[in-house]
Amino acid sequence: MSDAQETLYANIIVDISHESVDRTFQYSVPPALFGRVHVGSAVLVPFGKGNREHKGYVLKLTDVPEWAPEKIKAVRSVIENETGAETDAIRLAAWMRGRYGSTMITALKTVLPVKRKVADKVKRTVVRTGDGEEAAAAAERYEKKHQCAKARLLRQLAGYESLPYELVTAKLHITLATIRALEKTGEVRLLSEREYRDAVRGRARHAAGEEGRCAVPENAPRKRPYALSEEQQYAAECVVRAVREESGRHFLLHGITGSGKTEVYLEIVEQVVKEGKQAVVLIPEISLTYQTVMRFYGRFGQRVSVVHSRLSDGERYDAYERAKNGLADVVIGPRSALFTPFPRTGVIIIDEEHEPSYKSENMPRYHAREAAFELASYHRASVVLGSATPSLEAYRMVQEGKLTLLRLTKRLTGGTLPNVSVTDMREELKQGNRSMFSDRLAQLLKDRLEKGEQSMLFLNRRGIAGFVSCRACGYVMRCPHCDVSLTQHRGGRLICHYCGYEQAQVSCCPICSSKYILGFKAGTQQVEDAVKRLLPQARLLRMDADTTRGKESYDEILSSFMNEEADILIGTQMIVKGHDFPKVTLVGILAADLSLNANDYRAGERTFDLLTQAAGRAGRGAGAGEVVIQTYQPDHYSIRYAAAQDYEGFYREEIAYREFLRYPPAGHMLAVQVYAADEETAERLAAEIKMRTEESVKENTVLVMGPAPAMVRKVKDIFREVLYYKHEMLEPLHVLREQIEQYLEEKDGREETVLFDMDPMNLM
DNA sequence: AGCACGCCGACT
DNA sequence: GTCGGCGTGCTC
Repeated sequence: MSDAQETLYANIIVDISHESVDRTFQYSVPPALFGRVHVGSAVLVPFGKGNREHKGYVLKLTDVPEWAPEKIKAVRSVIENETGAETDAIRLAAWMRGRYGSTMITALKTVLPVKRKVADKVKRTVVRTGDGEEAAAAAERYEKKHQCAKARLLRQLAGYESLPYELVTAKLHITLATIRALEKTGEVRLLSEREYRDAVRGRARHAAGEEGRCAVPENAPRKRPYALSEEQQYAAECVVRAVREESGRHFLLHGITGSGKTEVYLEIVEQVVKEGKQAVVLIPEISLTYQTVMRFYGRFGQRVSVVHSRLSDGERYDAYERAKNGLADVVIGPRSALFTPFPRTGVIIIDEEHEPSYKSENMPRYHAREAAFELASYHRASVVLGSATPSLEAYRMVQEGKLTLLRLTKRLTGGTLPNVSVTDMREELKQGNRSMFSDRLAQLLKDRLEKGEQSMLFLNRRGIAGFVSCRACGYVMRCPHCDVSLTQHRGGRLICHYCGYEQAQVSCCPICSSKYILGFKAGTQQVEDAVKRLLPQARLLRMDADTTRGKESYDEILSSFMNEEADILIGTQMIVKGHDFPKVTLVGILAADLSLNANDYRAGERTFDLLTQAAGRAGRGAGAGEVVIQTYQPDHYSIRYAAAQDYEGFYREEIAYREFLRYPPAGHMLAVQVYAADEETAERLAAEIKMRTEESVKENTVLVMGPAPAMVRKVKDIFREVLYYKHEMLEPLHVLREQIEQYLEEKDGREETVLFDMDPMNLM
């Protein structure tokens, strides 16, 4: 225990919804409350001149007074067992702070959206009681008495029946007190009415192209379009039962592409809502298309709230308020939709849970999946993860018994799974085929064109950052310590951006001695040119970051392909996700192994996902599909298992690799990223951090890697240095992070920035 | 958001 | 002189 004199202070945010008090105030914690006040606790504090009692939340505990100690007031009491939306948010923020490392205030800001000024929750208007003449007369009376504020307001109201509150306070400089005074004399009234913007209806109208006509009926139909299959029905029932019993059981819905996962979600949500609870549905940003939204909107009408990143602050706030006040029971949106303040969340559904976009790029770098489990525990809610290619994290939880596995094994349309073949491009080279297409793929493309069927060519361009590979045998230069590929730099040095290992560029392949060992380059433009040479009469569409400037051109290209205005669609990752093209019977995957060489421990997993999703595009309609995977590494397990459409086989190999090298989810990894304006400063601080943590690292047998420069060493003139800590458990890493945080606070040089990333999705 | 303080014209 | 309304700034 500490000395008697030592005082404990709490930095508290006072729960008043106004910008100017959107910061922390410091209070002292009376000894009687020691041990009961924690970060995240709700407390009662005296605030302002009259020491009025306000609710506040503890953001930080410290023994350093940041204010004249005699002016610091004491915390009155702790509010225990609080419930409600705010408390959930504070709890979640406190959890995030601890888990991912950030300040409490940034965590709070992610969890509690826009408490901004004019983005009002209520639309308030000042209304005159009498007619215009009466108002003018009253204005004159006040002018004589030199009560200019009242006169000013009434003068305006002579011309208008009502004025928006914001206009009155901001432009006319009238305070609330003045309006209240005029309310007493009965000359004006202050009306407040709730006015909710509706993102979907707004968009629907926009899409319809004419105002007034709305694509969404007032009372949307609530009928299921068709009966669920046995598998679907069973999956939905399991979840609904868990939600009803508040068992807190969680699920993984593993369904092959086209097996109708969305129908299962809709069914679950409908049942959960029927029982008076609410549902959160998370989807990756890219699949938040108009169609997805309309499916939910068609089923739940006004009761569904849609959020997306293009929402204005006002719309976002309205969605938040609608949920809080029980006007909506379903929310659908990207990871931030998780923070919708439902009173009784029953289920949280995460579609395509393996998508890396569920990990936040900003501080705190939380993962929506992990945050969902945390949030669900506050409500005894269930989490449902859905994917055709589950993340290693999810599948491992199944193995550990933390998730119940539900399978969807049949395609809804009755279409059979495509026939997948792998062609070895090394062989093609040996046979003298130096073109981009294997003989088989060229043959099939020609065949489809003749039959009038559509094809897709998918160029895997993930992770093409300067790795070095042998064109003859497929060997890729790797770091001997980290098992990630080396990156070629100017001057021919090969560098590992993970541990800093360096070696000279080789002139011939260390395995087969071929001279053809060099950096790899490819683009969709080259593919398009090659197809033109091969099939001059084919109508082509190309889709990549270059050809799709706006959102419209993206939709344009897709719908034009859908309408069979082209025979072959060429594109990168973006053509793989979600869209159904029933007429496509051939999918060609070029350079399937490219993404294997990304400098990343998740490269194998991403490659498997991409290939599986791409293969899933073939044969969605009645016709049987054909998939050709072209690769230099046909023996790599990611490619073998993707071709065999064997997720479990892939999982077994991949988890063994992660176990061996202690990568997540087999263990935990903390990335410490140091940013500074010059390289030397960044390097020095990174080295200092490593030194400061040495003792604790030894004590807990934590593995340290680095520091090394980030893969992209400099961004916008800011140099990046990175350090990794690995351990089986979270705790030692938390301890380390706290040590680093403390050191940074003491040092308080503000030239550098240090960010933390717990279990990063990729290496920096 | 609420409250006090300082300012300024009006009125016993 | 003081009273009362008004605008501004602060709240640990």
